[in-house]
Amino acid sequence: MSQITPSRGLLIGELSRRTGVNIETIRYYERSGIMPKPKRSEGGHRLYNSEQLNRLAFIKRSRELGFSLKEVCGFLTLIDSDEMTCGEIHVRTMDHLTEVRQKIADLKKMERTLKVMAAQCSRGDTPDCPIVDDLYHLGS
Amino acid sequence: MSQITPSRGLLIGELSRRTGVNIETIRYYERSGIMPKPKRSEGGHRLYNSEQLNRLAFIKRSRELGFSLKEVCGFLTLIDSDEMTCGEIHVRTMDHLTEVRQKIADLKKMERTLKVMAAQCSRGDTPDCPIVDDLYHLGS
DNA sequence: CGTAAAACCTGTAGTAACTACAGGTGCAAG
DNA sequence: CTTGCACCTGTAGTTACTACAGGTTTTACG
Repeated sequence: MSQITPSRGLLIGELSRRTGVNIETIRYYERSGIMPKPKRSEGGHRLYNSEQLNRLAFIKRSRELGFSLKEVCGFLTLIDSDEMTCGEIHVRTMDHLTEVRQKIADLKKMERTLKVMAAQCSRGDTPDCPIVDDLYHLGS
Repeated sequence: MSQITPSRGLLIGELSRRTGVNIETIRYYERSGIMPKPKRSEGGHRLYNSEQLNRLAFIKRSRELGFSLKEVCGFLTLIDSDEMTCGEIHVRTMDHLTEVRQKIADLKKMERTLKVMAAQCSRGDTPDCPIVDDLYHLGS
């Protein structure tokens, strides 16, 4: 078994296992600046502390809720500063909720259209297909 | 006013206007192979015919319904061949419908979570925020 | 202690589906 | 004849990762 805490800190593999974030993704987050550059071991391996673990977990959860990395960055900047208020976070969350609801509405529209098209279809062996006819012409 | 049909065919700008597909996107579709290379005028301007207009309209409509370019490519290959049957098109449409429904389900789950989080929030001027607390820790 | 395997490192390129230039030509109207 | 718009090519940027290749460090085992 490999050492979980080499001298002081988690290796990237262990961080990955604990957060469920891919190793390559963690390094990408570092490159993109959303995760800080961690300390290194003698040999150059990344060593993470629990604050960084929490930060990565925050990013993961936020991404799962559909926030863009830029939005997550915005949250983190706010959190890191003294400027953060619960009200501000609430506004951003509600804005995002609106976007999510819009996406749901768009997809539902797609779903209805696809359902109608599929229902018109005879599913036969012929090369005539009302789905294709529907799609092939202009004007909605 | 510029000529709509220069000698025989639409210029890319007119094709763009009629289909609602961005000029740059049309050229990208040509590069990626999903649109054929059109004839050219003496001076090298692209000239499209009505078959190409219909093809582009098909791509547009399919993309709006959430099919990937690869899937659209699959449809077009099928349509171009003699192998196309209505049944085959139906299968692909239903597969796509399943994916769309899955996306809707995922987004609805997001929506519920965001709603619950936002509801817990006092929206106050304090730096304590239950949304942030929710997101900052591991374990669902 | 020696070595082999696992885990780590850097750097680059690929993915999807565009979009956005820069820098240059064609073409029609005044 | 020149102004200006529409067109051309080619390249680079976007989002959020993922996937190598080719090399080093660490750890485990005999």
